[in-house]
Amino acid sequence: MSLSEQEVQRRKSLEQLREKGIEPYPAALFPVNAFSSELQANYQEGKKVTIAGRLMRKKVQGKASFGEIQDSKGRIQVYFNRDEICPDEDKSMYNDVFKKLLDLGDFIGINGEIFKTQVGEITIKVESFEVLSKALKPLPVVKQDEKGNVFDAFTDPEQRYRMRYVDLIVNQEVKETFVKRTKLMNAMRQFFNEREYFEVETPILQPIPGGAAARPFITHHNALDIPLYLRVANELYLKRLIVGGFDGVYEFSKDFRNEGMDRTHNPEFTVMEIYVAYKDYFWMMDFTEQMIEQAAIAVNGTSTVTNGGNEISLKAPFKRISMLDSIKEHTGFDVSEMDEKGLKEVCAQLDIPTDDSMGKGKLIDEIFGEKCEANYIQPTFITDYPVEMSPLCKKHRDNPNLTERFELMINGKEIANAYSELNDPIDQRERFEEQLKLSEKGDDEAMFIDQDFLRALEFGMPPTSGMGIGIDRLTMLLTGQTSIQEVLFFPQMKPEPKKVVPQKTDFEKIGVSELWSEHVMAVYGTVESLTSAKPTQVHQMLNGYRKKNKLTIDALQLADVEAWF
RNA sequence: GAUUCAGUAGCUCAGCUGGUAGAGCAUCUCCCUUUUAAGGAGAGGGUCCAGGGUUCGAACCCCUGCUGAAUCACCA
Repeated sequence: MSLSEQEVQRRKSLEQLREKGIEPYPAALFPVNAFSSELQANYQEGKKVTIAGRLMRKKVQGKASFGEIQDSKGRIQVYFNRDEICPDEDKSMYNDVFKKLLDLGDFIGINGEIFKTQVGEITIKVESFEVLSKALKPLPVVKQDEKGNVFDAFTDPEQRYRMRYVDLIVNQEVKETFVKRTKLMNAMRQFFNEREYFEVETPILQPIPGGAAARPFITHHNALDIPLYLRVANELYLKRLIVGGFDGVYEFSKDFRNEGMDRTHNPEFTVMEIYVAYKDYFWMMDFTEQMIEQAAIAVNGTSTVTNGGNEISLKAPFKRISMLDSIKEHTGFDVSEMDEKGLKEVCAQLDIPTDDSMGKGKLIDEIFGEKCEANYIQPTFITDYPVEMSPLCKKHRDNPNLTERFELMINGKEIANAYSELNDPIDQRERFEEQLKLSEKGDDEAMFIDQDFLRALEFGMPPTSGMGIGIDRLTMLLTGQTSIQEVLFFPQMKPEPKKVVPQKTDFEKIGVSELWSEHVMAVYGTVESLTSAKPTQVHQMLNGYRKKNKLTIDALQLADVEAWF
């Protein structure tokens, strides 16, 4: 492992702290009693405070210095005065520990007193400080001027996602996004709990990956010697609970799909699903729009959001239109009475590619996806999907070719999906069998049959409406982000390639002594670059290095060096 | 999976027709007791993503690979 200049420097500082009897990683608690932004908001001159955080700015001006402490709430300036910190003869706490051995990023604890500087900035006058944890790697230094212009921002997405901890330290607005994500989930929980719906947990490892049409991740359980799948949805388990007698159940569910990754897809993602007995999808639309409006206000203080240049109003009620009407509106075609052949002709006219595995439902869905979906910027419920697309959804009360389903489109994207749930066990069995035929036809996303779920339905499930909502996408909407990676702490990435770093021992293998190997590596890097040079040159080079760095090992003889070649 | 773009110091980035690397911040040394994106003076710091090729000579041109981003395909 080779360290950068700054890392070497910090390790030296670490050692020097220990030599001074200062433990850089102390065990004892530090009695914090104040936070940066709260002190700013509530100025009390002369107040004694104890705070802790990272040192993020250090500006030494001789016998007095300014710094900035970043804690969980924000930042506050701190003032170090040599004679305040070191009232006695011994000035080393200021001259050495603060000025030389503390680096940006180190955690320190401070006892001090609040005052305002001549410029009027609220500042803590340090009376004493202690090292709480030493940082061995330098953070990117991001600066900001009065107008909020940011300089040298840490922006490389790869580094930001791989080292989210650094991103969070250095880019304040990143933290804000995640705070909003949690506020959103809390607001939803509150909305459900007020109505006495019950938060539950259901299996993530499932023997049959049901409830959605998607490619699952597969794993194996050794003790049972069976395959298990990471859930693609939790729908069938929540409905079993409705069978079991709960009136309303919900779960924030991490689901997993073994499919492509892009700006809006991560292999693991979060969905909230809720099922409420004795309701239908009309009720669910009212429920959903109220929930979204309230959540938006809880997160942003307003029901208006701006995303991708669009201003969107999340104030209930939302517009409603049936899928077939939407197609008619955006393409001019009335596909309501068409068969598979007619639909394929429409697709051909609209320039939508089709293939043999597509049934009626899929064709209609393609037309909608291609020609209609993107038009719905303001929240809109698209209702009454074709029965083939919705094997878990109750048939429409007025038209058996359709289902009582809605999707909520916002900003041209699907945000939520809901049904009057299918509770007729015989119909459900037939729908599963239809899916099986589709999968035999080549649709590799058709659903598996879950016999136990059918058995549950045969015991009777009350009329129920269920709704699922993508938490990642809703967070994106409410925070103005356009990439899912910005709303996931740790988005999936390819593993970092292991760097093949040359080792000291590589040099020792060709005969370099243990005393010399690290220095030879420092000069030449790799064995190859060493052996491609001339022995006489190498001999001079290394002895020159010895002299320059005042190494206390014996100089090399030319014969020693020649032996390496 | 396809295409395009990118990878240079701890961070953000320059680097001309190919002549073996530069700035700002950060770091180190010295000076400075209320500063504020950056006080003054000096110094150090790089396998230019990796591996091949072309060339007298490659950060730069060509090929392959790795990683990321964007667009597309896929994603009920």
